[in-house]
Amino acid sequence: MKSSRPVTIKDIAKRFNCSPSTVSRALNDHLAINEDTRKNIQEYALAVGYQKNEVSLSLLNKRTATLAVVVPSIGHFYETSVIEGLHAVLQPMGYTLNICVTNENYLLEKEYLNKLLSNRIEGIFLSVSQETYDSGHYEHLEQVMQRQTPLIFIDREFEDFETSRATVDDYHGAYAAVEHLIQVGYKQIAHLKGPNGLTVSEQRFKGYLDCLEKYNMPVREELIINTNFKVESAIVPTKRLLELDTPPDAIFGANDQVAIGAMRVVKDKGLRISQDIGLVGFDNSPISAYTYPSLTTVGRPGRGIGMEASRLFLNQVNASGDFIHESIVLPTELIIRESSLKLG
Amino acid sequence: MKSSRPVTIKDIAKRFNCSPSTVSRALNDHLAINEDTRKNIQEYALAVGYQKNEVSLSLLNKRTATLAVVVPSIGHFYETSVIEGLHAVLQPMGYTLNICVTNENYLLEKEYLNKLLSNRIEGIFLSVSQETYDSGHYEHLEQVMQRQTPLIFIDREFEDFETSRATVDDYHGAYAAVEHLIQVGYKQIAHLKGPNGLTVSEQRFKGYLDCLEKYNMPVREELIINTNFKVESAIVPTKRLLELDTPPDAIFGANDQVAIGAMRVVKDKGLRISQDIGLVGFDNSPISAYTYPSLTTVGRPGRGIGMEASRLFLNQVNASGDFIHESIVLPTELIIRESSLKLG
DNA sequence: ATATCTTATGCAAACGTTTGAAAAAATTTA
DNA sequence: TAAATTTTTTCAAACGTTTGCATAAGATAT
Repeated sequence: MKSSRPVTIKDIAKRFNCSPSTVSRALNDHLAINEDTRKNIQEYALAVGYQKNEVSLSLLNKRTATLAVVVPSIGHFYETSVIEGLHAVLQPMGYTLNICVTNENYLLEKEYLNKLLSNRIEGIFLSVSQETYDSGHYEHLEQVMQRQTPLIFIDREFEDFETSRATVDDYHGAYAAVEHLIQVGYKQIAHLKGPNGLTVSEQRFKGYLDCLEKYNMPVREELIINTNFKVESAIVPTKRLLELDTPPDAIFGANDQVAIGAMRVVKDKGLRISQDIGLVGFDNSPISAYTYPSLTTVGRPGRGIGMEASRLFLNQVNASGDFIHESIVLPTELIIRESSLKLG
Repeated sequence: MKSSRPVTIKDIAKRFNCSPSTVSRALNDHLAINEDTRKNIQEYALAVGYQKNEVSLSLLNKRTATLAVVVPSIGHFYETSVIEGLHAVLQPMGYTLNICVTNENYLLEKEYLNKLLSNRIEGIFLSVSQETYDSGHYEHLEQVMQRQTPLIFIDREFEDFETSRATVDDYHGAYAAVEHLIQVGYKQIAHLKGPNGLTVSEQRFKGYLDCLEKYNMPVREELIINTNFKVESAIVPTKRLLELDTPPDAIFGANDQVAIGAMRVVKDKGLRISQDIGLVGFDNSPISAYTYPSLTTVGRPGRGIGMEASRLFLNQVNASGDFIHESIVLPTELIIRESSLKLG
């Protein structure tokens, strides 16, 4: 397909026997341009479908007005909410959001950051991929810092990396969830943990541990099993839990997905959710309100994180020299539903 | 924050008292450059963190190597799969994918397309937003065509718009779902329809209608209710269905979300899924396999659509003049699970 | 020493747009 | 009619990079 070159300002200039500057000014309603000239040029431009070449402008102005959101996946409610929050603040300000999905892959994350810098993106919102955690590498992040491009962590962070971040108080969310289970009367609380190493997994795990300790309840190693946050990954672990000599009477899932997976296994086993086994998830995903029974869960404000992250970015951009990185931690909210009401 | 200008080829040239051309060639391993010069320049470039300015290259080469995926939302399994499919094919070819979320908003869609064209994007994969359907506007699409930028419909299309598309055979998917319910023995099949006007909604609806007709079953208007594809939107409609004098004995949901919403209402009513009410969804979302009972559903190959769409794009780009638009329709797959087994 | 051939580097133009300053054209004033 | 003023247009440089062509320097052969 012979892709006909888009019409440029030069083309229009030639058509009107005038200089490109005149056309440029005419199109931008510059006051030094003759009214007739302006009108003619604007009409012609419209007719031939002229469209400003933003690439050349980016080069000229050294501004791309583009930001990047780099996340491991986009399939889930939380990530989607965060992006929505970013969008809500930044789109009206003229920024374009470039969404990149790393698929939990370190090399892809690295490659993306590189490309983004090459494309002179003006800021990066990053949720670190699983593999990046595992590998422990962060030169690609250093590079972003070195280039003075604002880097803001959302959700998944490198704890000891010096930059701004907007995260959720996973620790207290988990603590509240477990405390709730304890207060309702559950005694043997299992935890379907998220992938090792991820800050979110570990924080929730810590909340679980600390709460048990606080209430003088023993921590039983065999009640703690890893998942990868996906439904399927909860199936075998839950089965194993239920086959223990002293099985748990409650399960705290690292997110709603695994909680829902666990729910299924519990029911298959002929046990009743809440009466026999209490269940709590994490995320307050839309579906959690409509499972049967509905799922007690910990809500986290994805949209709020997105908006706070935007604010952090804007702060950094507008700062005058004396900028210091900021950490925002938003609270979670325990949402009590049917799955944890022992006397339902 | 005083964002220190990124180092350019000119800076390096100054440092070495040579011309920018030499630096450029050195960095690109041009054979006409002295080995020592090359090495020195490359080392220095690495040390100071030089990074090619892709913006200037885009301008020079009139190639951005960037494509856009414009979708109404990214929260759901299907859209995510499509993007993954696109990514799988196009990323290795050096293309960058720019994901834009229109939020079902016509103006945003229009604004995005405009901006994308201005940014000299090289192709657009579009799933039309709800509002765009409602408004019936498509000048923004004409504009894309006029600019000879490949436009490929994925999922949600304008049926009479002349361009390539990769879609799923929703019609036969729905037909198969309803046929299955009939064959199992359900007699009064309700349909929780998707939003009016959307091709996917209407095609699934048509499959439902045609199948009923084929099997000489009456179409009862009151058994057909609209939803917006979200879980919540199924609640009231399902309640209404169950309160009818002659309630349905099966429900075909326009997607898994509404089917799961319906499942909840049915259980609340004290009815048993499958024995009392058969249930089928659409999408084969990950959770559908783990509801209780598991959900019979129609799988659609999101990843496949993404890959086919990529192929269509590449065809168009590589075509030599005589290119004609292509329509790909991929088949769906009925996945029978517990929710529709009357004798479970 | 001169011509010939390599080898290495520089020049200049190009991509599309904007913008300060200069120049030209049109208008007003004296 | 010339000078002064205002209005309108053009020039040239800039953004960062690449590349064909010209040129310079060095080496080899005559």
